[in-house]
Amino acid sequence: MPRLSKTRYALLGALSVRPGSGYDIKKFCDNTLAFFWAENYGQIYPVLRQLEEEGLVSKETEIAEGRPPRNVYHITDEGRAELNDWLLLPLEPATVRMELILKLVFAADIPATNLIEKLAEKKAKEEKTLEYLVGAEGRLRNGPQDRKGLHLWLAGVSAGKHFASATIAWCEETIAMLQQYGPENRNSE
Amino acid sequence: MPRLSKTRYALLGALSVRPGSGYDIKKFCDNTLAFFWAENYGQIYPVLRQLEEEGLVSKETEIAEGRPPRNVYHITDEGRAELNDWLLLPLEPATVRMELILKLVFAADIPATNLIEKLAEKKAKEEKTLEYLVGAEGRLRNGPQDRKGLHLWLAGVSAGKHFASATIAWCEETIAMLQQYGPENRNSE
DNA sequence: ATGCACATGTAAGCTGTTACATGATTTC
DNA sequence: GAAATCATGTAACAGCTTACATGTGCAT
Repeated sequence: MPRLSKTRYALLGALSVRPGSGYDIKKFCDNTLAFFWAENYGQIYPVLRQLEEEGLVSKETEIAEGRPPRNVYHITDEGRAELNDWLLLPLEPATVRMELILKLVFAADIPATNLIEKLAEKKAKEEKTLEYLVGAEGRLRNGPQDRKGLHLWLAGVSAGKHFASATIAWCEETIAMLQQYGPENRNSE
Repeated sequence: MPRLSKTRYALLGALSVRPGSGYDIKKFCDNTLAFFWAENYGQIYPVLRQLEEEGLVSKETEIAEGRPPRNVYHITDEGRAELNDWLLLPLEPATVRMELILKLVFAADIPATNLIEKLAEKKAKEEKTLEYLVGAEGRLRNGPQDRKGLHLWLAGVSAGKHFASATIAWCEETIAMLQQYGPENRNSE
């Protein structure tokens, strides 16, 4: 038995926040869920159709002049029920695959400078993430205080901040460690 | 163009540490790489054959009485070169999918007690991971000091410790926050 | 007797990515 | 005139997971 597709629930969740089109959902993923969830069109459109067939969402086609027709989806009561059922299900074991660490542990023959470069890049990326998260936190705190599940969104943002900070700290620590070994290729000793 | 299969490199990396069978590699993943990499037999055996066809690894079949034959693989010079090339390649953007956070942000209608339970489970799991990592660190520090890339393995373990600690801290913070809302279902306010 | 460790492998099926196809409108 | 945004979708392919198939020896 294959694992449960989580795309279904991500879409249902997005539509539970507000109705929208596949395009809207993609934007929602890229803007709001970005640091903890990703979806792409190749998954969104087929799964949306599937959800509609199952009666978990309903479709309304909006036609406006001079722009492509929009298929706006709304979550149904059955969809909400399905989403809530899933929320209570235990977390499935996720496949861990951290490419940077895998590379690092096998990198005994690689010059330290190359590794430092990779770590610095990673650090820079995480600093951008952290910046974005601080911004998101501010927007949430200054936004409408009756937003549904506001404190849960804040908790999500906080998770991101914790992870980003941990990653940054580790990158710094590891860069410092590698620099101690000197500029030569001394990883194998 | 599809993403590069990383299984190839994980196997090549494992065999660069020491030669072994598919079974050995699986154990290596489960024991040593566990917290940052996973592989399963369904990938290992076919990819191993493929690597052999490409001349990146060589196979020796060991036959011993009373036990199944073992196919022991050794990395070749070409294999090492391929591995080292990959190590220098930039990190591919990874798909982020944190199920717990996805569930959390959509959980406004779920009683806080259920969320706290999930967070407590996650925390317990991460505490086990942390314990394991501390053990692994001790074994590395007390093991042979000429082990190839020892400090890189220690850096990997350190990454795990950072992440696990960050996760534990976040779980505690979030549990406390949810408890402040009281035992009732008050997530939507 | 039961289960675990050893040991290799395949097949089905789902999941997910990329690239392609199409085309209008708005912004620079 | 070019590029970005809006908007929907498909097809091909790769990658990965699960379940299954098979069998011995050892420990409890």
